[in-house]
Amino acid sequence: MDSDKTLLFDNQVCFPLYSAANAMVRAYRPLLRELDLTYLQYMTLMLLWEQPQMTVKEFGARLDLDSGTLTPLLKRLEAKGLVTRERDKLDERIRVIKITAQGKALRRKAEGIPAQLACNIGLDKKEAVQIKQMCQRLLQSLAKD
Amino acid sequence: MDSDKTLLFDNQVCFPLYSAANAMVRAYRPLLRELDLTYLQYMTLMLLWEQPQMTVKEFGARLDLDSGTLTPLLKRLEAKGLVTRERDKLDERIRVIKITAQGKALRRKAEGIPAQLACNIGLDKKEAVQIKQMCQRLLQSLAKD
DNA sequence: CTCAATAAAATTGTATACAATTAAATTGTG
DNA sequence: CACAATTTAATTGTATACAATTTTATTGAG
Repeated sequence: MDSDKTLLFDNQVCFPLYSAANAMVRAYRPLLRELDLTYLQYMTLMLLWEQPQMTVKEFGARLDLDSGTLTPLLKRLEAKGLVTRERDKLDERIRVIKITAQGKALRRKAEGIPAQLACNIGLDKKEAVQIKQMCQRLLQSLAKD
Repeated sequence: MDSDKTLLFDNQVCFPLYSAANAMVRAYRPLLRELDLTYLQYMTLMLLWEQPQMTVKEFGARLDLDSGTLTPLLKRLEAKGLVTRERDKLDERIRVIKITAQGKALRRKAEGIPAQLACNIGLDKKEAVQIKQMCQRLLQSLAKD
């Protein structure tokens, strides 16, 4: 029928999600500028701050991204001297990414970022937890396919 | 301090948002493939199905995107014959985007998409409304800056 | 009326995303 | 052991995002 409300722009559930994700990356930008990192680069380093080396496949699993995104991303981090990209000696297919001293050092400069962003984001703790859980539920549903 | 939990990957609130938005766009892709549209192109047309002409600035306000994203997007829609890009006769700075008959016709092919996606998305109506509202709240907070 | 200020798009350059394909190494099976 | 199947990354090509700059047109102050 012509009065199909499911095709009205303002009734879309997913667009606010899409738009909020863009806005969130935008909000991080000025904070990350001082570290000369993008949001994705920041998340990637965060993983390496907890676990000093990881394969491309492991990054793919944690970040939910494929090698088409990860390979150039990791090359850029390498170019900045924040990681190395070696091959696994036992299995040459595998690329092992290791954080460098410089990459580790960047963690100190990042310590203020979560608090700074929390101020901008304007959600209280309960709301933050809720939105996180909801997104994780959505991710799980979509991952089934 | 070194045990700063706010820098732990799994404690990030925003990453699930980022990842869910990517997953959502991925989920739309196979459905939109039959219309030969991307998610953003679909949203753009959805606006034009409700209001047959709009300026770049108006698109910017509704989609929260700038001309750097919109100009190439609208050129692609023009290349597909779905919109025209005229200049406003009274103010030559303004680009007026109008939907074509072909663009209008595409709406019929899109009618099944919301229902199909709702099946995949695995959230009930209440959850969908919640996540939508939460993202909108987040957007409002971030828009203040 | 005249420009400086402003406004609207377009352009430039960088960094994601991701489908599809390719390349190279390893595994598994007969 | 030979070699097809599989695994892991890299590559290719297209489409966002967006900061920064440029272009063109309009407005507005004097």
